[in-house]
Amino acid sequence: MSTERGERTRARILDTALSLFRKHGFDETTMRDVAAGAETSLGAAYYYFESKEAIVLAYYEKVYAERRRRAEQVFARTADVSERVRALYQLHLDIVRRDRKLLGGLVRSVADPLSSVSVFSSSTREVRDGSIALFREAVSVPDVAEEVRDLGAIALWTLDLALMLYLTWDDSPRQARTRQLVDDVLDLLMPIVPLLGSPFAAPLRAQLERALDRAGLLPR
Amino acid sequence: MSTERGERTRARILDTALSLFRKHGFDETTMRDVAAGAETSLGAAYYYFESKEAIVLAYYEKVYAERRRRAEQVFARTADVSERVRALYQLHLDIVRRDRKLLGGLVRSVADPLSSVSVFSSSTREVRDGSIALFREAVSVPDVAEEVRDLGAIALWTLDLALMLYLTWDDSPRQARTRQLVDDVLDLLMPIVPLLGSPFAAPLRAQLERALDRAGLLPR
DNA sequence: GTCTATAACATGATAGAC
DNA sequence: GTCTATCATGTTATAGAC
Repeated sequence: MSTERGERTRARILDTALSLFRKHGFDETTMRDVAAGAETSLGAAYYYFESKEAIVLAYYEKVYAERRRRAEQVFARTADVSERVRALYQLHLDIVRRDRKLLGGLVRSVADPLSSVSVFSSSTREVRDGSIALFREAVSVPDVAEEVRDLGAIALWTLDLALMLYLTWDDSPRQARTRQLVDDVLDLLMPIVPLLGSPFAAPLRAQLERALDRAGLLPR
Repeated sequence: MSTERGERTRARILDTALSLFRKHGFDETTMRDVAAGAETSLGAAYYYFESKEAIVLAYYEKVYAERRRRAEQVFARTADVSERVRALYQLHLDIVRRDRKLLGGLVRSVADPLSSVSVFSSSTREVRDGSIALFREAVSVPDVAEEVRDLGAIALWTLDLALMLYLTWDDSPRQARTRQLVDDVLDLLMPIVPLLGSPFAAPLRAQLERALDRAGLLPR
C-alpha cells in the first residue's frame, strides 16, 4: 500500500500543515504554503490528502487517540463520575490548548452538514462513535444507574461539541473561561444525575428516549 | 444614496441568488451564475454584496423580518406561553420550508467564529438581538415568573439555533422530524418552567445566571 | 456620486506526464 | 508516487459610463 518513504512524506505534510494552521490559522494557510513547507509539490500534498479539510480530519483523529490514551489512565484511577467526566473535558482542552486558530477550520467543517468531515458524515463516524463511547465509559460506574448511562453519554458528548465551539471564541489566557464554564456546567448537571436515575424519573426517561429516538439521535 | 434603478438591480441579484441557492445549493452556485441569472456583470454583483456570504445574510434578515411580522399576530391572539413559543418555532420552519439547500451555507457561516456573518459577529447582531427579543416577548406573559424570562429567552433561542442545524440534516417530508422534535422538546421543557419560577429554585437560578454571566453569554 | 463592465489575482482542486 | 500545467471560482482593482 504505502511505502516507508510515502509514509514519511505524508507525515511531513501533515506536521507542516498543522504547524502552519496553528501559527497562522486555517484560512490563512494555503495548500501551496503547506507543500512548500513540507518541501514537496502541491500535487503531492493532494495525493496524500484529498482536501484541505481532510488534513483537519487527520488532526481530529490524532486528538481523539491522545484523549483516549489519557482518559484510560484516569478511568483506571478513579470511579468517581464527576472526576471522570470533568477529566474528559479538561483533557480535551489540554490537548487542543495551542490550537485555537486551527479549531476555527474544524468547527466550520464539522457544522457543515454537507462537508465530508462534518460531525454527521460517515468519514468522521469512527471518531464520533469513539468519543461517545468515551463518555459512556466515564459514566459506567456503580454510582450511575444503568438506565441513564446511554442518555448521559449522548448529552455529555453534545456538550463537548458545544464547548469546542465556545473555545474557538474564547480568547482568555489558558482558556480560563472555557475551563470555568466546564466547572459551572458540571456543578449544575451532576446533582441531577441521581434524580434521573431514580424510579420516579422513569416516565421522564422514557419521554426523553422516545424523543431522541424519533429524532434519530439514538445510536442503534 | 441609492437610486431607483440600483434598488431594482440589487433586488434582482438577491432574488436570483436565493433562487439558485434553493435549486442547486450554496456551494454549487457560483457568483458568475448569479450575475448571469440576474443579467448583470460579476462586478455588479460584488458592488451590491460584498461577498457570497453577505447574500446569505440578506436572506437571514428577510427571514427574521417575516418571522417577527407573523409572530406579532400570534402574540396578539394568545397569552399562552406554550402556544407562543411553539408558534415561534413552527413559524420559523414554515418560512424556511423550501430552503434546506440554502441553509447549509448559512449554518456553515454561522458556526464559523471568524466569518463576518457568524452568530457571534457584529454584522449579525441586529438579527440575533431581535431574535432573542422575540423569544423574550413570547415568554413575557403572566404565567411566567419575571425572574425566569431572560434566562428562558436565551435558552429558547439557543434551541432555535440547534433546530436549524438539525433541519439542514432532516430530509423527512414537510420537515416532519424537526416539527416532531420541536413538540417533544417543548413537552419536556414546559413543565419545568413553573418549577424554575418558584422561590425554591432561586439558588439554582442564581447559579445558572452566574455561570452564563462568567461565560459572557448574558446580554448586558 | 451612482453604477457597471472588464481584467486580473489567489487559491483550492484536478489531469496527465514521467 | 511525484511533479508540472491547468482549471474553476471567490474576490479585488480599476476604468469609465451615466
